[in-house]
Amino acid sequence: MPRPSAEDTVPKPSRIQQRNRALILDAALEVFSKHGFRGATLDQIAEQAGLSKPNILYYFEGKEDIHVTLLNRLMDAWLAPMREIDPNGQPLEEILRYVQRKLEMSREYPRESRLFANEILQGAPRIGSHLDRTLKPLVNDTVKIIEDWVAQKRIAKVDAHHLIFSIWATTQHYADFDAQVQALVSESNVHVGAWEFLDTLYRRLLSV
Amino acid sequence: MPRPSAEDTVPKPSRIQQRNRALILDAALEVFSKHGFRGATLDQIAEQAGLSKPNILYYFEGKEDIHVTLLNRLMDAWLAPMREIDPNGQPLEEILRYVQRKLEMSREYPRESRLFANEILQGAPRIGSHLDRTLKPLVNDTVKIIEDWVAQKRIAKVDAHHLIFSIWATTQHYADFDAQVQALVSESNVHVGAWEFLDTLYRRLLSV
DNA sequence: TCGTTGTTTTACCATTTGGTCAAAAGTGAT
DNA sequence: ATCACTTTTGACCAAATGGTAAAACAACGA
Repeated sequence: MPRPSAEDTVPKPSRIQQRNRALILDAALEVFSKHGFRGATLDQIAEQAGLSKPNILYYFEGKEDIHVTLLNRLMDAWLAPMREIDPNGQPLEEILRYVQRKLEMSREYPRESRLFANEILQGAPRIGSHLDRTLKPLVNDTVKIIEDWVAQKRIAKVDAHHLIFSIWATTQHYADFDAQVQALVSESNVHVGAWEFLDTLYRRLLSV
Repeated sequence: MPRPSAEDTVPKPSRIQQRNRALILDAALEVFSKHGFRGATLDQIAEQAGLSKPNILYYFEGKEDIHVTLLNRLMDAWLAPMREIDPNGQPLEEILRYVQRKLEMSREYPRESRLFANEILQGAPRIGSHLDRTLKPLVNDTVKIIEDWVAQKRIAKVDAHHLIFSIWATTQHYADFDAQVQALVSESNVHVGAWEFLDTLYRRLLSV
């Protein structure tokens, strides 16, 4: 009788478990991103998921558990575009592709963007460790790559940290402040104009 | 017996009224900006203001009333820098001064910035009318000014709406996402570096 | 000093909300 | 069909929270 792993073997999640946890997390993403952590209620999540509240609490230890699980699961996907920056690529192209990917994520995953925005706005109380352990090293690596490009004069001189901040700010703005953007712009597809602008912006900033 | 105004004369607020309403609004700014509308409680606001909860409700009709009053009072101050853009000034200087003023406000009034950010993130449910009635006309005017400058070839060709969005995004980012910025940058004064970066960014974007 | 008005507090209330518990209803292998 | 196990539910709870009522208190002019 071989034991698959150590003492506390976590039983593999059943099909039902997988399905319902996914249902709950998707519902929670919807609700948390719309109302923030405090503004969201378990009842809303339960209704959105099509499950009863006690059933939700059968799969998660509590509201906070759901929120933290969500943030953890999304963090990697959220940072993927930055990981794809190739130190050996053409600097300007690499950065512009990063901008483009971030803008696409803003359009395709606005819920995720708002979820993170909400969390950071409140001072990152439930994700602070990730900022240090996951985000900081990745950003430091990227900063080094950019600084090398600057040192090699392959892009114009800029502060790498603030460059990254500006890319985050300008791209996520279209998801996080959508209500404002929609109120001010009548075009049907704002993102097309946004991409043209951002392409120009970073080309002019970085071209040598 | 002259009546100072029409039927329902609103009595002038007493000194106590003025003081306490100011106390409450300042406390509410602190609490709302930190926890968002749903996350803030009347008890927190009362404690911060040094008043009892029923006393708070003597001066305001309810939680929502406080929030709306805050947003209304702050809106004008928040938009002031954009109003100061001078159509007859030097285009690049005018825009850079606007960027600088917005960045300063991000540093000096981060609570106000986060209050608005929270509200917009939630879909602007309590401020939507202001977006239409106050912000939209002002932005339209500014867009016209910028488009004129572009037409006169006094600045490089850019989409005015997206230029404005990018200025908002990049400057407010330092207030709204402060938790993230602080986690990633060790410099004592981030805003100095931010200003150098933004000055460069918009100079390179707009210089003819 | 009295009465009037404006201000503050004490004691409550109703609802919402995160969470619990035990029983009931599946589910699947033998 | 049975048994062990997982999943779901209805009923409930305690705390938090927005808000109220009425009495107590303060301010101030006549």
